[in-house]
Order: sequence, then structure tokens, then C-alpha cells
Amino acid sequence: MMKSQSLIEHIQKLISLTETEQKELLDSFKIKVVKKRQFIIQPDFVAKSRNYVLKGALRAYVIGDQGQDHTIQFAIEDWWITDYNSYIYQQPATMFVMAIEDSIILQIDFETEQKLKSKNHKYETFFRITAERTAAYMQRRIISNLTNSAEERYEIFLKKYPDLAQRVPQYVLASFLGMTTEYLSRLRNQRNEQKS
Amino acid sequence: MMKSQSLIEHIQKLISLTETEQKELLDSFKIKVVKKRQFIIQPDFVAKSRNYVLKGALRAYVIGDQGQDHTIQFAIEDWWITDYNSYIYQQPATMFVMAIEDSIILQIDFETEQKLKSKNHKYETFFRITAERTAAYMQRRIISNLTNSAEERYEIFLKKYPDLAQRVPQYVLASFLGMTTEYLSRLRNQRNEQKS
DNA sequence: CGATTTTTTGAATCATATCAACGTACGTGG
DNA sequence: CCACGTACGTTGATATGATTCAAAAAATCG
Repeated sequence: MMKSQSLIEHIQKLISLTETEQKELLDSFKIKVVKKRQFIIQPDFVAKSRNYVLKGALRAYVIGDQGQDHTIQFAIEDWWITDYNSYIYQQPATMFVMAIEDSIILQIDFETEQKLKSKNHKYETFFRITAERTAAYMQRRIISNLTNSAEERYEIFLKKYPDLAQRVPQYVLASFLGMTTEYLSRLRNQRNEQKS
Repeated sequence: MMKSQSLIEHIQKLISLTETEQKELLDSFKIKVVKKRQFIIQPDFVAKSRNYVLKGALRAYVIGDQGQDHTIQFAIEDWWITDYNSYIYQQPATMFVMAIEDSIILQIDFETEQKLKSKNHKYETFFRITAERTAAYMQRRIISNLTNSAEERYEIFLKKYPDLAQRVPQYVLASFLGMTTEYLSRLRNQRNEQKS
């Protein structure tokens, strides 16, 4: 219950909640401990929940035709993660969501979320803003992928998420940035040579 | 007023409106006629409105460092278009939105939208669902860009939007699919050769 | 029609992928 | 706490999908 405070704080950045609402909200989430390499979402199963990360790190990824994996999203403390398409349409997922560190997450399931939203305008507003920001973020990512070279994408990521770049295995980072592990390795070495 | 019916129908797919609400909603939009090549949004200006296309076609694009243009989004009849980041945060745009055909659009401006949403839960719900679907769509696009080759992206687009592929100049389509005009031209010719 | 915009073609080049092999690190069971 | 196995990262050589530049051909439009 202590730690869940961060969820309340996160939500109160967008909407303000009474004591009662805070309690109601927390009751709508269940806490879950996941170990490194454990899945919370798998292809062909419906993503039943939206997940808020209290502690740890997870990644969402898909497996391409030739078996290459493509990271779609990361989530660390104070981020949300799910298979968005699967969750909102309640259809089978195409993505895996897996813990890349031992993690603690708060899960709200689809029906509970619907009830919250119809009961109280505030929650509807919260999820509306969240969805808008998600869309805006994804639009920025599409633009970045279209306009920047592999090297530039790496540089930008490093600048924007220096912490994450450390926490995540390099092949995962490469798969997020849309390049091979080998190529990312070469880029890093070039960088290091230049510095010295 | 006749044509605006399609906006009402569009919105009623997600929420149901009383007569009064329909009127209120239509009054919140203003109709605008835009000629081919005319801009409705430009970099450095805040995107004041969200735009629903009644008739015609528009595209949103950015100009890269070396002057190449990258199409972020199309919109034809019954679609929405704006610079999403600019609109929701009310910050200067980075994108152009330009008509690629003579078009008629319905515009709602940011303040009016806010008022609608706070006045009536239903509108909040409508925009929440819209944002969610936008996010889901963009996620699919990110996945497609990461997992498919230029040729595959073209094939997929053709299958999914055969109409659009006709309406849009080829260099625009190429810039949407993340390849050069020349390369798209070659892909088409390869296809045609195979067919005959 | 002429003028502009769009598409095509060819040749050279480049960014990134692939494959294969080796080196390193890490975490798990004894 | 060591040792072994698996997971991760690096390096080299080669291949390829896609870009670039330049110019011609075709389509569109006022």
C-alpha cells in the first residue's frame, strides 16, 4: 500500500482525487510481482490488463517472420505498458510483454477500468489524457524513425533516456531502435574511438 | 448543414447523442473550404484546431534536415487530421498539414473542445476512444515499419487502402512509406512485369 | 498548347544486414 | 565461492536493399 502512493501521485498530476476516490482507485488495481523473463502478455491471449510499473522494467515486443524480435515499447518506474491494440479492442494480442528485471506492477483489468470511467467523469478524463499523450508520443516516434538514420536514433535515445540505455541489454535496445545488435555494437565503438 | 450529417454519424458510432446534443456539437464546428496545396497547419504556429474531413484529402508531413519530406498521416473523407503534439499540448507545430485535393473540412478549436468535454461526459468519452484508437493505429504503424521491408510496406498499403493509393501522388505515398520516389517507382515496375 | 509537376530509368554508392566465429560476462547449482 | 553453461557483445568479411544524382519521359493543368 505504501508504494502504491506513486500511482496516486502519477494520476494526480492529471486530475485531482478526493481521499475516497484515491481509495477506490487503489482498490481497482492489484499488485503483481514478476520475475525477470516472466511474461505478462503473450500473443493469442487477450491483454486483460493495463499495467503500471512500480518497480523494475519490462518490454513489449513482437517476433517477425524470420524470428527477429522488435521491441515496441519499454516501461520502467511510473510508466504504463500493455498490448494497446489487444487491450482496447479486447482482442488477441500480437505482442509479448516480458519483465527484463524483477518487477512489481499494478494491474487494472479492462472491465474494472470501464466501470471506473462510467462511474466517475474524472477517470474518463484521466484515461483520455493518457491516450492522447500515448498517441502524441507514438507520432513522435514514427517521425523519428522516418527522419533519422540508425546512428541518429541511437544518439537521440542516449540523450533522452541515458538511464534506460544502461539498464537494457544492448540487443534489446537495438531491436527498439530498428537495427541489428551487430550494427549497434559498431556504432558504439565508433563513438568511443572518437572520444579518445 | 446537410453534409455535416456525416460528422454526426461518425460520432454516433461511438456515443449516442440527443437532438439537442447533435445541434450543440455541430455548432462547435466551423466549416472550411481549402484548395489544393493550401496549408491548414504550419510549423511554428500552434495547431488551433482538430479537423474532420467532409470531402477531399489532406496530408500531414515534416521536412527533414536535408529537405526530404516525410508524410506522417493522410486524411480523406471521415478521417481526422491535425498536428497531434501541437494540438494537445497547444505548442508550436512541427508539421505541415496541406490539402492534396480541394477539400471541405469541419474544424473544432481547442477551447471549444475543452468546453464540450467538461460540459458533457459523452464528449469526453468520444475523444477518449478516438485518442485510444489513434494510439493503437500508430502502434500498428510503428510495428509495420520495424518489421517490414519497403516492398512489403507498399504491398500492405495497397491491400489496405487501394483507393488512397490511387488518389495520392506517388512521391507522397513513397514519403509515407519511408522510401524514395525512385525506389517506389522501381517496385511498381517490378510488380507490373511479374503480372504480365 | 507550353509550363510545371510527377514519374521513370540508369549507374554508382552507401547504410545497414547477414553470417560466422570468437570473446566476455553473468547467474545458478553444487 | 568456484565452475560451468547460457546469454550477451564484438569483430571481420561479404552481401543487399535502398538511396543518390542526373537526366529523360510522361502526365497534368491552367
